[in-house]
Amino acid sequence: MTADPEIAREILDALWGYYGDLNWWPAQTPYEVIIGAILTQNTAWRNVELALDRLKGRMTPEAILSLSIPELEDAIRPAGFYHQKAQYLLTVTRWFAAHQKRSPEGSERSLKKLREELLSLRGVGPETADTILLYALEKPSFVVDAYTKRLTLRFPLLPAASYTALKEYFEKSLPREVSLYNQFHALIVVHAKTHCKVKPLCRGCPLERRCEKRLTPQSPK
DNA sequence: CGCCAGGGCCATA
DNA sequence: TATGGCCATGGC
Repeated sequence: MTADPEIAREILDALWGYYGDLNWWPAQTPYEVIIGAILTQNTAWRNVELALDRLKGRMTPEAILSLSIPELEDAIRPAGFYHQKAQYLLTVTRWFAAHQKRSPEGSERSLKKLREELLSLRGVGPETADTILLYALEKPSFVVDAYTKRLTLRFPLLPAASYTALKEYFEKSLPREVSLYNQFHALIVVHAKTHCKVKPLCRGCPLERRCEKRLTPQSPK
């Protein structure tokens, strides 16, 4: 299926014009991005914030690796799934520490190679990998999440909501730029939280022109 | 109260 | 390859 690339640009332009610049991920350092990316798996960001607060002052690989399992689990408890996530965090943290040591200035491993490495880690699936690549490592890897799927499901002209189909569609339709991917994903998150909710609030929606306003059931993961 | 959130893993067919 | 059960807390 070859969806019209123009639709992606229209959506981006409309959201950009409406919400303005949102170049962002709620974190101070690349490692904090990684922690957030794990903790937010199928979890409301509100709960992630509670966990991040409890980790304040300890958000470095060394500090996290020095904690006992019970200590780590207790700290991240508000984010849910804390047994798994504690293990996932340790796994990714070890990878990140090794990655930093290996490439002090980013001695260019290819994006593809990096993504494969991340996906091989237990606890890192497509969305977490792309989030880490884009927001922590600043590589041009488009992030697809539940918000992206929900929004695009309301546009019948776009690819069916499989992760790779959507990722490839957006990457083929837009210039391969970190700041643009960053911006677009941020806009989608904000838009999905304000207008394009499970029960959509279409009044004043900047995407009215193209949207079919289909009442989509909560996207099947 | 019940529902569900910025996923991923694993077992099964 | 594609479904379905499972993991857990806190806001609404």
